[in-house]
Formats: sequence, C-alpha cells, structure tokens
Amino acid sequence: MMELTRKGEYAIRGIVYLATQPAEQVCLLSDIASAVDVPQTFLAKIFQQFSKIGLVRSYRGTGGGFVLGRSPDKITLLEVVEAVEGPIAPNRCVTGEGECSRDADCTVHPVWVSVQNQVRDILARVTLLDLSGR
Amino acid sequence: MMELTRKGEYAIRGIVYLATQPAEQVCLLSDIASAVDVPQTFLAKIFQQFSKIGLVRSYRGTGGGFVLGRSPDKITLLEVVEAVEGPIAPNRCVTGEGECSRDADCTVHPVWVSVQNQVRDILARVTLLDLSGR
DNA sequence: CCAAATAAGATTATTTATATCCTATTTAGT
DNA sequence: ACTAAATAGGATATAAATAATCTTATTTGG
Ligand code: SF4
Ligand code: SF4
Repeated sequence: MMELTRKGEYAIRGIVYLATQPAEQVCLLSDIASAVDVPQTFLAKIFQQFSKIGLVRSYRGTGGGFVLGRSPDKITLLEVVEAVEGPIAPNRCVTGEGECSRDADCTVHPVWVSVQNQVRDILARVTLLDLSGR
Repeated sequence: MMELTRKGEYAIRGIVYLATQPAEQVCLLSDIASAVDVPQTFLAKIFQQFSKIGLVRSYRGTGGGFVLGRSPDKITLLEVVEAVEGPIAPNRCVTGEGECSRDADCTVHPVWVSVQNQVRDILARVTLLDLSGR
C-alpha cells in the first residue's frame, strides 16, 4: 500500500544526482539517465515537469542540459515528490473539501489527516543537500 | 500519492460498521453494504479475505452473516489495512531484501524506512473500538 | 426439500502507470 | 546561413492494477 511510483522514484534519483554535481554544472540528460539507471525518455518528461516549476533549469541546444533551480539545501524531498506524484494524500478525503460525503462525522478521517501530516513532515525535513551525501 | 484504494476504504467502512454493532450480533452482508454504501459483491470479497485471517467470522446459510472475529479493542486499523492492501510500504525498497540493487548506499532509503515506521505506528495505535465511537 | 445466505473462481471494464515515438524548437559553433 | 546537439511537447502504445460483476457451489435453518 501507498507505494511511490516509478516516476517518483526516478524523479528523486535524477534530481539527487544533480545535487551531487558541482553547482551550476550543466548535466546532459543522457548522462543523468545512465548514471541513475532510468529510461532517458521517461526522465526527460520528469525533468520537464521539474523545469516548469523551477526545481531545475534547462538549457536547450548544443551544450544544453539541466542544473538545479536552487541550491540543494533549499529543495526538500517533499517538493520533489509532490511535483511528480501530486499532493501527499493517504485517502481521498484529505485531498480537499467535498471528496467524501461522510467526512463530517467520520471517525477514521482524523487518522488520515494525521498520517498525511506525519509523512509530509518527514519529507519536508529532508533536503537535497542531505541526500547528496556531501 | 500513496492513496488508499477503494478496496481499502470499503474494507475499513465495513469492519468499522461491525464494530459499532452489539457484540456477537450477526450482520447480513446486504445490511452492511447498504449501511456503509459499498457495492455488496465487492464487500463480499473483502469480507472473505477478512474471514480467512480471522478478523471476522462468517456464518453461511439462512440466518448467516458476519461478526467481528475479536473484540474491537483487539483489532487495529493497521491490521485491517494490511489485510486488504498488503504491507505498508512507501517504496519498493522497504518491502523486503533485494528489491533495489542501490539500497546499500542509498541516502534516500532511510527516509522511506522512517515513513513506513511512522505510518505503521499511527495506524497500529488506532483500534476498531476507537473508531466505533462507543 | 427449499429458500436464504456466504464462498470461491472466473471474467470484464476501467483507470493508471510506464513508457516510447515523432516533430518542433533552441543553441553553439563553423 | 548551415549543421549537429540538445531539450520541449504532444500523441500514442502497452502493460498492469483497480474496481466491479457474474456464475456456480456450498452451507444452513426451517
Ligand atoms: S475515512 Fe471517512 S471521510 Fe475519509 S473517505 Fe473514508 S468515510 Fe470518507
Ligand atoms: S530509495 Fe534508494 S534503495 Fe529505495 S528504491 Fe530508490 S534507489 Fe533503491
């Protein structure tokens, strides 16, 4: 239950790799993909998503590639995961209002809220700097 | 990310309903299903799973139905969820050995172990008695 | 024997996950 | 300007998981 998808796993591997590189070092997608053992075309999609929200910067054309959008200590694992997997939500009733008609007096609902908070908290405390092993 | 499936949600609703009933009260599947708003045939499958591991007891034939297998304070939400969803595992590398060749020196791995432990802990602390609202 | 009820296996439909393909666009260097 | 290198983005394909239903069998009380 509650398993990260490949997409999420690949996303983390890819961006953590960037975090291990020297700052502002532009990395080829092909290099990243082979280094972290992820299908290149799939990783391309993931990094496009990252790029849109500024987690990475992309450079097109010859000499292009990817760089972290911010310093590694300013990017949390929570951001990375939610960028590709969507919000952390152990059940539909914690994604927003009106998802379940029973939530008003449901005794289980608070448990999921608690799970959501705990997981978010753990992931938010981990930065790419922590994960880079530097 | 990490969302409970319908099956899990239905399973919880169904067994929590049983916990709200008087002890040893045999409940019709059709009554449970309509009370918690779950497709009856789907709930049947779920309760068959519960029955196999003793979370509920089933009685066949006329006057049959389902009863909790143990007193509600002895059944945790963790048991219920894992019975139908499988083990709590935020990533494949925490399901068992050898799931990922990178786990030996992976910096992310411990984070998932932590998430797994926290979630399991939260769910294990909640019993059906708590959820029954009695 | 009959009607009520769950058990169990098979099957189907839908959705999500996991990619891959193709074309477009951008850029550096010549 | 031209070319090769590189990412962007849309469309498509395949596979797997989810969600549900169908059918048949078995059990039980009356
Ligand atoms: S836990 Fe409660 S509020 Fe959440 S989906 Fe289930 S019934 Fe609805
Ligand atoms: S977090 Fe690390 S150990 Fe776990 S699957 Fe990813 S690479 Fe493997």
